[in-house]
Amino acid sequence: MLFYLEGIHTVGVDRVIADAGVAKATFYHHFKSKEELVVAYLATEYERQRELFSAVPGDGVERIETILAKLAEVSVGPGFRGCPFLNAAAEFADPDHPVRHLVDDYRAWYRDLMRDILVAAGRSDVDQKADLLLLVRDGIAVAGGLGDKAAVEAGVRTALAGL
Amino acid sequence: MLFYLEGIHTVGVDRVIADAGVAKATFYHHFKSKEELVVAYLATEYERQRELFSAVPGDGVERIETILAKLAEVSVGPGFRGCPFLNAAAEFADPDHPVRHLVDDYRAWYRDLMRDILVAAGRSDVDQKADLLLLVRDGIAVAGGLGDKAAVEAGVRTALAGL
DNA sequence: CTTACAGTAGACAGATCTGTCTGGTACCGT
DNA sequence: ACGGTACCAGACAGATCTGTCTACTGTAAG
Repeated sequence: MLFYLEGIHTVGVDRVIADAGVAKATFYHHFKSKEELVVAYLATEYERQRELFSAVPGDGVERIETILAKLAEVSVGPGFRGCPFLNAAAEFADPDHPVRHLVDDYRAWYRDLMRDILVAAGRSDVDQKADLLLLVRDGIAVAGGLGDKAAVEAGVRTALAGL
Repeated sequence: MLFYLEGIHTVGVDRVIADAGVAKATFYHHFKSKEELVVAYLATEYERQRELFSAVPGDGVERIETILAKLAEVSVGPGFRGCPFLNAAAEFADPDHPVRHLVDDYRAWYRDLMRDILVAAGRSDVDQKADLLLLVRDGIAVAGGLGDKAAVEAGVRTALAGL
């Protein structure tokens, strides 16, 4: 998606419709504004990640390890340009903007997923550990997006050690 | 600065000069383009932070603790909207853009500062620990910018535990 | 067959953005 | 007194952006 690769404000509607091979009127028939498309883009990404994560096998800490490994792999891979949600948040300053609400939802979902896994595994201090896993996730996404492989690996090590 | 509070692409030159109480011609007399102002803004922020950090007292790990505490305090404080460098990187997709080079420089400087402190304190695994401290810094900035106080505190705890 | 709908290309309006230019004013060193 | 420099307000050019509109085409259901 162009928004992810180049940034939301830098990509205009004309670019979007040209890329999609669609007429302008058709676009505005499906979305009442560019903002609605942006929200749909993030909502889709949210859903995609939910499915991706639910497909990760394993139990307890082992499952978290697998998730972290996958996260790190993607983050240092080609085409990665940071977390779409964090990038979007940087472009939308108003915390009450729909885009920001989606970002908040996404991060809360990730944190709660981590917490649920820890609870099911009978771990202690699940809240603090979930907060840590969220923060490390953010850090890995940032470092990966900036091409900092060493920091990504440090993040994985730290997260695992923190459990 | 407007760029920090509202985002770089969303703030036009007209807003900047109105805010600065300056005529347009005067602005373009000092900066040959908006991009040059953006670079100057980040360069100034870089310098400001260098001075801020050099003023932090203490030695060794104690100094890092103080830095982290300050970082966490600022990150959950009012007016904080994330790290200006990470926000800028999210808005400039091209890794070879001058803005991105400044972001890389800033993060490398922070990492090396952490490493130098660890070396002076005679610690082991200084590289890995410096990478960790950088990643946690990124995470704290992101979490703070999104109003996630719990994650900020988890970051501080983790960084200290990792030393 | 006809009606309704979804699609096409692209012109257009109106706003906004970057950057230039005009014309005039104030200060400052020589 | 004078030339240079920096400043001002604001018009302007040209590009680009979002969103609307016109006019036409294909298709599927009743």
